[in-house]
Amino acid sequence: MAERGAVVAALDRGGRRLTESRLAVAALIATRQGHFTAADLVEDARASRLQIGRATIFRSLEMLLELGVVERIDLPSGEHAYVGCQPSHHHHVVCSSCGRSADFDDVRIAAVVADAARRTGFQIESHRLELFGTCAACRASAKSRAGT
Amino acid sequence: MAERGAVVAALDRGGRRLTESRLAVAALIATRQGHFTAADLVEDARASRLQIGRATIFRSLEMLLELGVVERIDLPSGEHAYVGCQPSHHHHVVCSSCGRSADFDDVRIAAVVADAARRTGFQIESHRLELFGTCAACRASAKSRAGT
DNA sequence: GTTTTTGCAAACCATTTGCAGGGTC
DNA sequence: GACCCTGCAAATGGTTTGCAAAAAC
Repeated sequence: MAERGAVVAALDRGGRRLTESRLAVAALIATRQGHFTAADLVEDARASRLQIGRATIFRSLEMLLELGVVERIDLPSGEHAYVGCQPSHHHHVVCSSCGRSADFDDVRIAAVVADAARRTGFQIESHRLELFGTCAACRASAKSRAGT
Repeated sequence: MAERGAVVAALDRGGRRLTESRLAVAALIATRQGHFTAADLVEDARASRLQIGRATIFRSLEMLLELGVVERIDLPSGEHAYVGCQPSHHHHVVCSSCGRSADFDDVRIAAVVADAARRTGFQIESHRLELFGTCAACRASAKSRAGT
């Protein structure tokens, strides 16, 4: 997740006001390891005894989304989750076990997209590729739990 | 979208009962051109004066999903939509204008996924690739509207 | 001081569930 | 006839909105 400085800069760039709530939300996100839902943040805020309303969380989240410091992913279950990430085009691989996610990109994707466009006659404007699986850490802990 | 026969066969294969409601939902889906939401079907049913409850629509949709005759896609807006499709692994390209979708697949995707797995250390179990753009028909009508 | 943002609560929308009656095998 | 499926309505969970007070510029 982008650190405080990046968020401040992004807010400024976007002409948005730098408020305590927004920084607090960004901070909450920064402490998160894997993906999280809006509800997670609401609970985090409550746990930290921060006086931040649900609405503000949703609004901040939407703003951070526009600024590109978080991205929304749609879990196979249909749930909406968010992950902190770099504000450049890329894709996510998310761990179904712990929710952690990693970014990646691959030049071949452009060719695949171009080819699909040619074959279907669509003019493609955007795409989304999400991989789901298990991260190395979760595999290791699963193995150690199974062994012995 | 799979036609009546396919749905009947799929129901039978799954050991599910062939009911009027399910066929009605399948029929509603068959008349749909692009992607649709559960709410769309509910409204369609109401418009057709079909005596089908919301719950049944949701339940049928879930069942058709399991049977593989429809698939859920997550629009960039975060909405959940469905599209009728073939019950084999593939990806969708969906038109942002009319919602119509086409299926495609590309052998290179497997390599991309394998590579991402290697680079991130994840063991990938599933993936989802969605392309968004404008279909040929919508581009043509947009052009003709603009021209003259 | 003006404009944006916030917190709250209520409104909204999508989806699920409990249950008694009805349909399918 | 047994069991599955349906409709209804109510419950649920997630997200948005209206508004007056508070904060940022």
